[in-house]
Amino acid sequence: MRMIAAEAGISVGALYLYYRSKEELCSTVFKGLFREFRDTISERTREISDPAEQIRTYIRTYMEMARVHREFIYTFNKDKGFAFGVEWKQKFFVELRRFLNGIIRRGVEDGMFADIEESEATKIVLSVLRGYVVSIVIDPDNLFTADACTDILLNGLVRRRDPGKGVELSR
Amino acid sequence: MRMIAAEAGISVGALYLYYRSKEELCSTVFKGLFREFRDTISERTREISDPAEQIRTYIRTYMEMARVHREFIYTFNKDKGFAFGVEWKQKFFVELRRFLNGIIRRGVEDGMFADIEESEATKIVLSVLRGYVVSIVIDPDNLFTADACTDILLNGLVRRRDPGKGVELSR
DNA sequence: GGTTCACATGAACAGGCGTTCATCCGAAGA
DNA sequence: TCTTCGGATGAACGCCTGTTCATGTGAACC
Repeated sequence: MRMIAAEAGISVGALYLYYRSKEELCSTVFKGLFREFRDTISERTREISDPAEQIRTYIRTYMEMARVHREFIYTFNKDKGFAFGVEWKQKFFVELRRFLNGIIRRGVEDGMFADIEESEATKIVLSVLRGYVVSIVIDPDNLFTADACTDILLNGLVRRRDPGKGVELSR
Repeated sequence: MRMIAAEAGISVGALYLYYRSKEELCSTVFKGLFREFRDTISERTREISDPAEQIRTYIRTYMEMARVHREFIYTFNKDKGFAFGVEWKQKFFVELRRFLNGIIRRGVEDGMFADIEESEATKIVLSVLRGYVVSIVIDPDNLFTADACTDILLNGLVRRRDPGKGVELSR
């Protein structure tokens, strides 16, 4: 709180005029970023019909956001760790999951995606992204690209023998 | 340190007879678990020749270990967060990455895996697992299975039209 | 029994944290 | 000019850390 006050150019006391507690301050910032992310992702995917490309956009946007706000992520997880605002984080993840799940369901219904367990697939894609966020903090020299990530999640490691492949590789 | 001492049935002072600092204590436990993991994984994959099955075993073992030691993971990340023992964590991850990279390289050389960027693929698989570890802490009700994870990473989300598919789905 | 010594104890210490509140300040109104 | 008062200040408070060290303890040897 002292650092935040200094950075903002006000006193610690003034900080408590605007936010009841550190928890409230953090959750406010977090919710703001979440809304920004959700709006961006839904806007960018709106005009895409191909579920595969929607997933690519989802992954790109998520990773981009994480990179842009890496200082925030770092600060948040530095002293308190993961278990800080689990309540709002979970609400956040539920919404993220629902959105991604919708994309995947459409892909399966279209017959474009294999007959996989939707909810499992959703969790797995989100897990890669969650791992990416951690990597930003503890291993920033070994990040992967959004396109490589999308290609593997869509096409798998195992060679495809289909004539037309599953989906084009990253442009 | 007080809690650990109490749990161990000794005094805080005695703890400092065995470990110079909290950091040393943690790194000792961490290194022990790492060795256990490394030995288990290398033993289990030794008699497997199929790279795809090696990856399945790698993922299974990783997730199993994480689940077994979830209390340790939780405690470690509760107050200090990720950024605690980054030095030894990174050494650990380098070794993990090297091992997995070897498996994937063999798969690519065999022609079983597609012509992907090995190192990217390695980081992505590890990222899913890293995400899994985080999920254990903050979202334990929404974990995915090792087999679903392996199937998606090997075969991808997009439907395969090969006659014999890429690889059998989870047994 | 007396001495030695390695090990064990936990109160005390220093530093950091989130939070509070007596105090101050300066513009607006009388 | 004096009074009023809402916003701003930062020293102080209580709590929790990791770490230390004067003190205690008991087995082993003379």
